[in-house]
Amino acid sequence: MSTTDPGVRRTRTDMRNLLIEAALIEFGCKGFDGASTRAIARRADAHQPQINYHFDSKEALWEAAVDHLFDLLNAALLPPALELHGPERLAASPDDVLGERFADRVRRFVRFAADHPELNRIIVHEATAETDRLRWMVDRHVRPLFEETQEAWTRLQTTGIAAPIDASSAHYMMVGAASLPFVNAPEVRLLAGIEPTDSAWVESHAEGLIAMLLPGRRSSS
Amino acid sequence: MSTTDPGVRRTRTDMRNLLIEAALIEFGCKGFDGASTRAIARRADAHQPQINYHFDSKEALWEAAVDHLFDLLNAALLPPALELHGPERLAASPDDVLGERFADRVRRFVRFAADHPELNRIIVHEATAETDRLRWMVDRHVRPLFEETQEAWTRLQTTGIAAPIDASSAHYMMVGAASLPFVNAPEVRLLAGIEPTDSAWVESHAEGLIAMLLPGRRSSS
DNA sequence: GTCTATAATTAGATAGAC
DNA sequence: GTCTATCTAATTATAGAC
Repeated sequence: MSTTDPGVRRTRTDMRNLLIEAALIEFGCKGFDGASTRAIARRADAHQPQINYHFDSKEALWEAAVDHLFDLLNAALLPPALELHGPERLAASPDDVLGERFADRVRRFVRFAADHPELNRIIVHEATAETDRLRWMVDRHVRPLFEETQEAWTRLQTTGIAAPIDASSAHYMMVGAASLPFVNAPEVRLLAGIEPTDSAWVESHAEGLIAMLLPGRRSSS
Repeated sequence: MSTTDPGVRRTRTDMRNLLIEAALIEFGCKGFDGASTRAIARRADAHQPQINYHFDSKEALWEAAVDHLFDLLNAALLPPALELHGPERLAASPDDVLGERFADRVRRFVRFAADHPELNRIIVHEATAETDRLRWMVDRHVRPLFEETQEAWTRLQTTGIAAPIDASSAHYMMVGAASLPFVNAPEVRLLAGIEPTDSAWVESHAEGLIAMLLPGRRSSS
């Protein structure tokens, strides 16, 4: 039985999950060094020593939180078994299918960045220096995603669908453009007076990014 | 007389500048809370109490460092008095001039992001929560630049030069795409095995971004 | 202006009662 | 599993000799 009601004892798994979710927010906002275990515990309605009971160390908590976040990302990027149905499927060329699959992946990534700004916040915090934590995260989680994107981009360029941009540049343009309005959401609210996490804004941002990345795409609505 | 030779007394201005430069690096890598005044002082070959001698507080040092960084940015974005010379100038339509001026601004911004990754690192660190420091930085430094970009983008859209993307989206796509490879340079080196700050890579990244943002542009080389 | 010494606070981690 | 109390180390800032 899972619950977070006051007075009701939380199970081991509940407590671990609450601490991980709290850790993602604190690590995302303040970075590893800036986040304090006391603040993480407080956010999960727990006491600071419970972190060292449920995890070996602050670093072990960080690893568990990052693992969980990339699990969520990978689940969110998984495409449905079949994207095209009926007549559209018959009319679609293999190139179009490739383009639509990439567009769908961008759309899913933008939505995830809006729902989980901690992902790109944590990456930016860690990627400013070549540390053990960065190497761990890159080898374990980022590299497989990076290589998938690189391969898809190279194929899309041969079809003329993708913009004429080096694959290494394109990956960072895609990730940076997709995520910054959500990473910097409090700045967006102050600067532009809009709410970037509104679903209409998220979808419009995604379609704009797709249009920029894939100028040779045939619209598929 | 300015010097950083050992044994030679540094002037007040020298010491302030050295502390500001050290602060930019530390604040950029670790964020305000994660950066320690001891580490900043050590990086400037100074002792920790010198920070409180030359600045009122850690926060005052942060403000001085951010002021200095945006001064550098604004200087780097200033276009030359005349961009076009000779026959090209006569042949250019007003729309083309507008497009080339924007392209030049993007190029300068990409170069600055490569030379000063601290700028976008500090913004990302501060923009994750609506704090007094964020409000101060947005009102004092970011808003004027944002409004300039918004205005230029809107005009470029009426000419058909700019991609069909909302101005608020476009600003964050531009900044995010331009800066992420430099903000995350250590990740780029691990992932792609390239050096993003090499000037050839910087220029190629800039031209790729300009091509994406301004698909209706007439090349001017 | 710079340095040593230190005050006051907060950090991550541990011990032991319950 | 959770809580209080506490240890050691690191934090920002200040005092005062030089």
